This record gives sequence, C-alpha cells and structure tokens, in this order.
Amino acid sequence: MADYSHDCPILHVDMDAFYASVALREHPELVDVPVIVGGAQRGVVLSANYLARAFGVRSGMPSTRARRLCPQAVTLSPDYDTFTAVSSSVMETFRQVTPLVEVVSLDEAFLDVRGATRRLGSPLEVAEQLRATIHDEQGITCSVGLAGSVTLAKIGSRRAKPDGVVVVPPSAVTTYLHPLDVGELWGVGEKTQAMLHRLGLVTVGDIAHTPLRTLQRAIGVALGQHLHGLAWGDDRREITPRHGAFEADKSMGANETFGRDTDDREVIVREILRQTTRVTNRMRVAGVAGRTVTLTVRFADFTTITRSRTLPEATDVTQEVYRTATRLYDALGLQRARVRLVGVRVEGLVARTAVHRQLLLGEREHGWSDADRAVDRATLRYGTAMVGPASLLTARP
DNA sequence: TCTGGGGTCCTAGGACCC
DNA sequence: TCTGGGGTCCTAGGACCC
Repeated sequence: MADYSHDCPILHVDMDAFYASVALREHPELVDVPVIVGGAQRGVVLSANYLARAFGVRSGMPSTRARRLCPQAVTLSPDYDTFTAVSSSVMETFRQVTPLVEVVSLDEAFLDVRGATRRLGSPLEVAEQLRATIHDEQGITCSVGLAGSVTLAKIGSRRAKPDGVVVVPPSAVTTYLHPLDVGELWGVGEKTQAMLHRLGLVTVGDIAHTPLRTLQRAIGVALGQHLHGLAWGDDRREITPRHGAFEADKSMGANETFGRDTDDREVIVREILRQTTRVTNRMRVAGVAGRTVTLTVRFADFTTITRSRTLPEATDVTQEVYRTATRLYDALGLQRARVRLVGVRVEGLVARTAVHRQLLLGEREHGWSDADRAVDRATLRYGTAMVGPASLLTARP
C-alpha cells in the first residue's frame, strides 16, 4: 500500500467500542454474543459491541430501547476502575511515541507525531505500530485517522472504524470533505444539522459555497465562522498536551437521576447535600475553590432549568455551597412538581491558594472548613461510605 | 418504564460603570 | 431636551462533545 501519510502528522486514535471491549476481556465467554455496557433502570447505553450494534444499538441510547432492539444481548455494568486503568496504559503507550498527546476522553486522544518520524518511520507506520502495541498489550483494537489537522484526523478515525486506518492527505482535503454530510463536522450536532438541512445545506461542500454572512445569520457568528473554515479544510486548532481532565477544570459538578421522580422537598434537599459533598470533596482534593454555584433541576417531563448565584468569594466549603444551592432550590417555589434529577455545579474555579478569604463570614465558616478537612481525611482512610453528613445516613428512596 | 453523567463554549439580555 | 457607546459581570438557556 502506498504511503501518503508524510504530510499527515496528526493522529486521532479512537478505541473501538472501548467499554464493551474492555468488559469482554473479563468475559471471554461472551465474545460471540451481543453485549451492552450500560446503566441500571433509567440509564443509557455506554457502549455496545459490534454484534449488538448490528441490531441498531448505539451508545447514548436509552437502555430500555436497546433491550427492545436486542433482547438477547447480555448487559454488563460498567467498571470504571478498570476502564481508567486500561486508558492510562494506552495513553502511556502514546507518550512513548510523543509528548504531544491531547487526551480527549478515556478512549480517545490526538497525537502530533512530527517529532517521532525520524525514529519510528512515517506517520502511517507509527499508527500501525501503536495499533499493534495496544492490541498486544491490552487485547483491544483501535482505529486511527491521520491528517494535517485535528478535525480531519477525527473524521478519518471515524471512517476507519472498526480496527482500521484512514489517511486524509492535504491534497485530498476538499474532495474528501465536500461530499460528507454536514453532521460529520465536529461541532455540528442533531439540532444544527437539522437547521442546516432545512436551509438546503446538506453537504460540507454546500457550507463551503455559502457566503459567510449568510451562514452566520443562520447559526451564529462563532459557529458560522468555525464551520466555514472547516469546510475549506482550514483548522488551526493545535494539540495541547493534556493528561485529561482535572488539570485546569473550569467547573466541577455532580448530579444523579432519582430512581423514581419525587416531589418531596426533604428527599430533594438531602440529594442536593449529597451531590454538594461529592463536588466539594473533589474540589478540595484538586485544591480549587469557586464562586458561582449552579443548581440544576430536571422535571419529570425532562424540561431542565438552572439557577445560579455568584458569591463574593470563592469557596470550597460544603456548607456554603449547600446553603447556596438550597436557597436557589427554595426560591423556585415548587409546589407539587415532580423532580427527576438535581445537580450541583461550582464554576469559576481558581487555585485555593489564590483565594484571599476576608473572613467576612466569621469563625463559624472556619469551623465548617475544618470539619470538611476532617471528613476528607476520614474519607481518604475509610472510603466515602463511612463518613458524611448525618442527614445522608438515612437510606435513599 | 424512553432519554446518564461529566464537562465546555456560545448567546442574549440586563445591570452597572465610565 | 430626545436620549452614545463600550466594556464587564451576572444569569439563564441551549448546543455540543464523549
């Protein structure tokens, strides 16, 4: 096979059906069976092997629907510890090739291999070496897209699936790109795709030949600019080496869907406290504090609202976040609305060392802060189940 | 008994300030 | 005597990604 990859030093590596593939390592007896990795009663499909996909099962799909499509599938519950461990090993393999690794998620990364070709061969050869290594070491397959830019590499890997490689050389960019549906572009989801289709813009080529201003009027200034550029293969996004989340997070949040919808304030407020403790604990571990507290409430009909409040000072104190979130909840004045989910998020995160507490709130806050750190220490030693606010010790509904 | 959980970014209006 | 114009912050919602 001719190697056209010399001008394609950007690799997008994407594990094939990652969660399902990892889960199947632990269950070799299931390799010839449709397998779904997914949540419990009210969950969605996290991943499905290709046998299940043949029945139309897709990740993100409600589990109930997936079971209807493929009743004979075996459902496995996710084991995040294993997923995380496998992911770390894979990312480590990438870093043996180049330090320029941008981790997108557990199962995806961009690599800039410009600095590795002298040592390891053409980008295509590097890609094949990586695929072989991951297969040998982890027992799972991946697909790789190679191009001169991240967007094209990403499109390449999608079209390489499963277990393949696609090279998109610069000379082929427009001929490759223009026939594709607009939905293939990164940043075009369901809504934007539908909107563009309504306007008669079906392919990437249609976007390319639409005046920028027209495009921007339809879908907004920023997105219009972005897509118009991409349609001509103009993508200047650089790879920024990142080890994944947790490095410079701008916000941290937690939410969980109730097993059953509820209108019981006591249950809801207890859940707000539970989510708050999860968030603030993670914040303190990461050494960050934040000023804006956002409460999310999703109702039984799936409509979702948010309410936020910005505090005078950044905080990582559980009680402060909890009190703010609870006030936001009570200000909604809900009567008998059935609530499906509540969530708490803290935004505007900064390093805790950068926060100058003015102690406006007095000694009492100091007390709470000390209490938090005691809980954190205990949590570290005994696990989350053992320590927490007394009001969480009651069983959840 | 359809529809998770973790995030990021953009838009738009109003307040507020100069 | 008709009343600008920007910039920044805050809030709410929405689209998108994995």
